[in-house]
Amino acid sequence: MAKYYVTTPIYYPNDIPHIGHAYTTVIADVLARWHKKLGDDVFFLTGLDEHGKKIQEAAEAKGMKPREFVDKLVPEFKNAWKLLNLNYDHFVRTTDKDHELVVKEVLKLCNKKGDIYKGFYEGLYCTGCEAYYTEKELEEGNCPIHKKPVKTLKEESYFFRLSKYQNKLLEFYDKNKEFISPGYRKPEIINRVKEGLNDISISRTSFKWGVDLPFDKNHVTYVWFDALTNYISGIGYPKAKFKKYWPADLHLVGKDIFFFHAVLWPAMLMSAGIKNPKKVFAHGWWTIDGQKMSKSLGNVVNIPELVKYGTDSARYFLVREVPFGADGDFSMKLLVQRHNKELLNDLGNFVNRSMALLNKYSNGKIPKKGKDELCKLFNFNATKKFIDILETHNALSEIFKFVNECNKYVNEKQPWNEEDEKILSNILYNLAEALRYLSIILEPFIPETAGKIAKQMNLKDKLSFKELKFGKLKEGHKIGKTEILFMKIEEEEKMAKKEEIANVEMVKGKDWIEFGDWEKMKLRTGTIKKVQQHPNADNLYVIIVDLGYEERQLVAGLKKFYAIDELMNKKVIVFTNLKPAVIRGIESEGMILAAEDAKSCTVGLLTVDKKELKDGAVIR
RNA sequence: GCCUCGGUAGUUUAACGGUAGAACUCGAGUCUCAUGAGCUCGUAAUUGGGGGUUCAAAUCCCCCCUGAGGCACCA
Repeated sequence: MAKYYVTTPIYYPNDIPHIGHAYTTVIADVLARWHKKLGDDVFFLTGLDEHGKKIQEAAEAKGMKPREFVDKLVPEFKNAWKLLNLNYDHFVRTTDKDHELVVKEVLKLCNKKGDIYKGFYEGLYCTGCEAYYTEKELEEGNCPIHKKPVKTLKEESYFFRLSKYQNKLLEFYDKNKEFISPGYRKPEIINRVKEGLNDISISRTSFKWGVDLPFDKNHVTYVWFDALTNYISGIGYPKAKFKKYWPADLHLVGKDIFFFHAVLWPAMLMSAGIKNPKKVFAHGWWTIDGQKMSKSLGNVVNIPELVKYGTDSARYFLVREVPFGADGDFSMKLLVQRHNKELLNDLGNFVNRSMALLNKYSNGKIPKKGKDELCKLFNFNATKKFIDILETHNALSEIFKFVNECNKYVNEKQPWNEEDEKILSNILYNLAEALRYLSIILEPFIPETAGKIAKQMNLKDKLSFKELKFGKLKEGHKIGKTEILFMKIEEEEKMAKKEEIANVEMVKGKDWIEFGDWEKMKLRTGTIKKVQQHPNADNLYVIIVDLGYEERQLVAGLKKFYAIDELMNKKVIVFTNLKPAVIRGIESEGMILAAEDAKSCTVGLLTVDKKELKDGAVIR
């Protein structure tokens, strides 16, 4: 029996679990379930990275001990993973005693090899924060929090001789072509290694919440030696379980931590004399409605939000929407679209109509075994291949091609018009088998739905891929009760309709306003004199408009629709007595009028047709 | 500045140097077993721009425009 060991990164619990965490973990779950169905001996590891200064401080701020503090955070993640129906085999915590022992062991091994030495960590330090900053993080050379100058500080620290492994790593990549994936990320990593590697600081004395260095109690292990080690401690290094599952078949990681997994981790293992994992795969990021996900924008999609329309809809969306590896954009609208079209219309409806046909024309019993006309259209090998090369989105697409074939089959065979008993029962048998197939092949992706189909068919829930053979259903087998799999989500249509109704009502005159209301608005013409990119917003311009009697500074969201050149010297209409507002840090005194068609995403500026009209002319 | 990877219908995407193919959206038709579902057909891309190599370029080379990521002690 083959084994399959897959991991996710361990997440930092200072944050609530969100779509980014969910994505990696769902994919890992899909792969784990898939390999279980193949008959592999699977181990799926996820967990939390619970050490570090930030945790220590957050705990202190709440008057708690760090351990107490992280204990409270663990359920946040475990509950989230429950909501997503994730079947991990072990949840590793870096504060686990056995993990800490393994970290020490690895450190000892590397030290014995002569790969660890004491040196000085030098950085830009803010005494107020008691923390180091990189130059990028500084604001005009000052600490971003205290706004005071930072100073260069030297701290004693232990280092790992990463530099020593440059050539060994390059050799390793060369011999293991599959290690860095997707392949297009290879040059990036290899070039970086070729440029030369610096030794990496692995300890700190500035905080205590971590694993003590076994050879110097004044230091605690800093981040990576602690975190990366989870992949072996989580399977009980160096005991039997470790021997069984190591090396890992796949480490799934976000592209942000790829370097540490593709470079530092193999070097650490080489130093410690442990085998390297087979593959590290970097996936992309999710943007939310086209924007970067960030706390400050408040657009972080948490797990309850994600599973709002059902666990399987969320899982389906995450796996299906984006070519695995690339960045993807999340929006509820897209999720709803996939839910309604693919899950409900295509899959849900097929299951429902097949059940109805079986009940109506065969009395809810499996008819006599027939000839395979439908299940042979499912290309298992193609699906398997996609999973093997981690194109999970294509694997799902392959399965849904089969769902389409199923619907086509019903349409073409028209069992409701079929008068020949033999042909009819053959059609029904084929439909029943298709349902059985679906309940098996969908399970890794949408386990809840697969289970529901199995239940309706009165079948065992967890059938392996070995059962993907036509003719396994026995004649006379009674099917179960029909159950609706997915409910229609109306949201987008409703919203569109509401808007339409609002527009119509306006035309009909239900919302007349008084002339006086109109007069309150002071609109004037003006000429755009200067356009600049807003320093803190991607889609905004800061615009200076000449109104004849004065110049105004305005912030306008025109970046997507107009280039700076296009705007220059344009005569526009300005809403001059709109209450000034600060938009992302820049004051905006008024508004430039534009017409918007939200549907086609087109925006056009209102302008006047006579060039000789002076700036500041009143609109009435 | 240097290094990677992208730019293909309205959208998301596919194509060893050999007819640019799908899905969604949109439009038309059609069935009635089914959840206003299904099925069929159709509209739509001079492949970011410009050069070059070739019998043949989305694909190879050069330049430009444009987006994303990296350039290590930053998690």
